[in-house]
Amino acid sequence: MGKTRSAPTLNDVAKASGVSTATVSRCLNSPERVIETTRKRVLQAVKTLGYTPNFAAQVMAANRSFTIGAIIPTMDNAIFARGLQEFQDQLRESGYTLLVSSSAYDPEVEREQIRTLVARGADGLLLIGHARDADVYAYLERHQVPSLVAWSYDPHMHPPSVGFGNAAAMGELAQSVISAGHRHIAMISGNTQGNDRAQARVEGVLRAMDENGLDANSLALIETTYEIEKGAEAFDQLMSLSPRPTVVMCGNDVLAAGALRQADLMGISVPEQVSVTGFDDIELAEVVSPALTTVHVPHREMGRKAARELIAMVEGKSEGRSICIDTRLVNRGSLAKPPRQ
Amino acid sequence: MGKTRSAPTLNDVAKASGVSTATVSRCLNSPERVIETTRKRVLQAVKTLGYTPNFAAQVMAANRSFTIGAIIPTMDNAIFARGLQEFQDQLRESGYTLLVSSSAYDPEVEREQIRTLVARGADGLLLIGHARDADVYAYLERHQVPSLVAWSYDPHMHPPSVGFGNAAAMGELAQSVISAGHRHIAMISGNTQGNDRAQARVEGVLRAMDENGLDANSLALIETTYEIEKGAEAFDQLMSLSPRPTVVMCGNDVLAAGALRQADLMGISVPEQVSVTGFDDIELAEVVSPALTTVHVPHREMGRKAARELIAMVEGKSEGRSICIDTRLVNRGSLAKPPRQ
DNA sequence: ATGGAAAATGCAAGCGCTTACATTGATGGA
DNA sequence: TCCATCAATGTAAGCGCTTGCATTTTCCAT
Repeated sequence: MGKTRSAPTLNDVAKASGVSTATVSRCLNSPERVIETTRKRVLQAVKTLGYTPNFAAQVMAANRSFTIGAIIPTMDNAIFARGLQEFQDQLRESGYTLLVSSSAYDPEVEREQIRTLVARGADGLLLIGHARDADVYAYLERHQVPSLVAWSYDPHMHPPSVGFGNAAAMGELAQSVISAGHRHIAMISGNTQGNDRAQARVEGVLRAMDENGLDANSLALIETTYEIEKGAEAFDQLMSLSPRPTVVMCGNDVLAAGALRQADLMGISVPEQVSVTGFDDIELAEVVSPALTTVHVPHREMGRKAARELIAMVEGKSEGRSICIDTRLVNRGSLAKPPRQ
Repeated sequence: MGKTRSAPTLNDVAKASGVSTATVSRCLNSPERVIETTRKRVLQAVKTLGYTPNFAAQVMAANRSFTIGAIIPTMDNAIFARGLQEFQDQLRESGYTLLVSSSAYDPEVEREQIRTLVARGADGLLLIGHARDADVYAYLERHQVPSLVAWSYDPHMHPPSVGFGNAAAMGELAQSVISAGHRHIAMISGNTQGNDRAQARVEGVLRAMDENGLDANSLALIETTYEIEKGAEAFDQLMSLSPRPTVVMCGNDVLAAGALRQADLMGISVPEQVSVTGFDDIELAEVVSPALTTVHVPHREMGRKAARELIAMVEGKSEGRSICIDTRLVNRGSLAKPPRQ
């Protein structure tokens, strides 16, 4: 009897240990409510049967999943990897599981994935950046799923965000570039469409130029996707401009790595002839040569704080505070004075 | 009435459109079984109510989740990113969702995550490499969850695998190294404990040495974790050996990048004084200088084929075939003849 | 018109769990 | 000795969906 080949259920455990399903459930979820002798017997049965609770059933019954969803634009490069890893570790410590999907920078895919994660009973959601349609937020509202934005910081926006001021950070770097004497500035940006981080970084550069009396319209700007290859292509184009830029500021380290590769290929020496800067300070930045002058983003710290805040929100202990993470410039040598005329 | 603030259910939709829940369910899952007029009405209600099916309930009722789980050792670097991205894309095309977790190379964590994914009703599982305790496989067996191994290939093992021959690929590279004239060979390997890929790569080098009449015991071998920093440290140690190795073969591109960085730091020129090789051919390999001579692994192809095979298994269309993916050497310049004495 | 097959829809039984409430049995103070 | 109290456990009602089977409707050949 009971020789079916399928996974054991709560009921099986209950029978095997001669108690009710309620008691088994309590053994697993609030052991202190069950007397020791019973508990031992039950846990023994759990072990011998190799019982694992059916998650879907738990979610349905308890209306709680201890699952947090995260939707990142891409897993294809390391930009989000480190922060997300820390986010996950922190969640695990608090008994939550992380579900990740990547949207390939496509708002439609992202919308779909948000629905999926909500349908899966995610207790909370981590999103990247604020830029998305209002109906997405309305949907989250209706389903009462707390959400948090990361990699971006804007205390006036909803949802709350744990991140850094992209514009300010890039502005600081731009200031440093200008102070070094550069006047012909180029920028390779990630696509700004639907990407507030990319937008803000461009803005940071423009503002710094403005503040230093440079014509912001003179910025040679190329937008492209965050791929090494694309960075290389863009750099190639920029080099045929006249006057040729003396510095190429990149929207992130990936693009910068592409730019460096292309420079090498073209026999342009960095930083002697052209300076190049990055953003993010992922591992790549240290490994290319010359190593990148870039903006260091404390990804782990961000991941950790985001996790804590989101858990607090999920558990009703916080209404959602925004947290600003400090970035800092890292000088590694890919930025120098422009060459003499 | 019905003014509760929570998400709409099938029942709500049924009432709103004046049909039974069965009909609504059918509208969503097998529309052809419902007459057009009804269907339109129902779908309209779905839209206005903003209904999303409750996933947990679906899984419970249908005992099917259209979810595939993948557990990778790490998200922290790009080794698995590309293949996994393709895996996911392929799954999506077939209507499946991917759930990813990373185990941090810890078998206990991995075991836990396998349980989690199974409990979540994953229809199938993608694992990396074959090396894990038998009870894990027994558990999967009992729960009848089809699983597939990737990044590794061994047609004689269960579960079936879609990957490449790590030993053979590394052996080929080693052959190339030896043919170039190197006699003092060093290797920086990933930790081989519980990592059959790392083991196989070491084995590939040893075998090639043996086949070429070199003493396999003379291989200077350091094991460490797959981090740039660790690669640098290991390289540093190897350089103080005597006789100094003329080539450092690395277990993957990440380690090789670290080695190159350290070489640069120590003023050792690559490949003039010491050659360095990688494995994987991730983007990093093209960006460092000199660009890495490495083994190209067609990650996307592997991801795609793995997805197809696993889906076939899940849908009962395949018993599980193993598929071998071809790798190839990529010569980029970090490997040259050893320097003259 | 009319019977009957086929198409469309409804009914209701679960899926495996949690939990409010009910029941049982000790325990101890009056 | 008796009953209020409390700890331990059991009972059973859902959670929101799918689906086998029953019922109703449609439609056509007669």
